Amino acid sequence: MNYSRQRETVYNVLRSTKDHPSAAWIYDECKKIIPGIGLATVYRNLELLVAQGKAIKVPVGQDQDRYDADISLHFHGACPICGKVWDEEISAPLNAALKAECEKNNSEGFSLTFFRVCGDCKAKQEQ
Amino acid sequence: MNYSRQRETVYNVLRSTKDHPSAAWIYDECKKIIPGIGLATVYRNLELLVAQGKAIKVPVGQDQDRYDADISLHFHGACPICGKVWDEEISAPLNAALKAECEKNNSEGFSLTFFRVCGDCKAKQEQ
DNA sequence: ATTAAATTGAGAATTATTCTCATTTTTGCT
DNA sequence: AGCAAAAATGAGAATAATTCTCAATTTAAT
Repeated sequence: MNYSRQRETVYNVLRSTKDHPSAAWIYDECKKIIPGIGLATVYRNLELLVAQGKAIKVPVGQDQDRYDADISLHFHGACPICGKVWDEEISAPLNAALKAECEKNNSEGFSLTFFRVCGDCKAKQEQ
Repeated sequence: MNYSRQRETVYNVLRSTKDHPSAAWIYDECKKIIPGIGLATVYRNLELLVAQGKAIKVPVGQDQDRYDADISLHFHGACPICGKVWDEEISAPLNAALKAECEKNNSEGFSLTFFRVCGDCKAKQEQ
C-alpha cells in the first residue's frame, strides 16, 4: 500500500474529534485541508482504515454510518431520533464481563450501544 | 389505528422466523400471502411495529437493516462480511450486569452485537 | 529517469428507504 | 344496510448514502 496525503488527512480528521462523525462531515473537514479531495476517496479510505483496524464503524440504525478512531474497548450511546453518537461510561464489572465474553467466543469485536433521546431532541419534542 | 391485513401479515412473517430478516426478504414472503402488497407498505408497517415496541431494528453496519420480532432481552452475533445476524448466547453474569446498567441509565434500550465471520463466509474465504 | 502499481477525482450507477397522492379499506354512526 | 371521515394502501417517483468506473495522476522501486 502506498502513501497518500488524502488517506493521511482522512485519518487525521477522524482522530481530531470524539464526535463519531459521518462520512459527509469528514469529507467537509478534509476539503478544508485538501480542497480538491473527492468524496469517493473519503469513503475508500474510511473503509481501509476500518479494514486495517485503525478505526471502527458505529452502526446506529440511522441513515448515515458513523466512524470512530478510538479503537479501545468502549461503548456508545446513540440518539434514536437524530443519530448523534457519544461515548457512554459503564460500570467496571460490566466492562470486565464484556471483555471476558469477547475473548471467550473470540469475536473480532463487538458493539454495545445504548439508545437514549439526546438533550437537543428532547428539547425539540417538548416545544 | 385501524386494522389492516397487510400489517398483520408483515408482523406474522417477521414472527415466523429467527433469521433477523431484511425488509426485502419480508416483502418477498408477504407477497406469497398477499401478491399485490406494496414495498412501501412493508416498510411503513415495520417502522410502526418498531415504534410500538413489537419489533426491533438490528443495526449491523451493513447495507440493509435487519428486523427482529423477539423483543426480549437478548444479544446478536453478526457477520461483518455478509451481514447475517443470529442470536448469541452470553453468560448469566453478563446478562445481569447489562440489565442493571440499562435500568440505571434508563435507556430506551440497547443493542449488543458481537462481530464474527460466519461459517459460510469463512468457507468462501478459504477457497 | 522509467515504469509498474497504487491512488485519485469526477461523475455515473446502485440501492435501501422514504415520500406523494389518488384510490381503497376500515370503522363508527345512523 | 348505508354513509362519511379517518386510516391505510399501491405504484412509482424522489431522496440520499454509498459504491463503482475509468482516465489521469502520484508513488516508489529500480
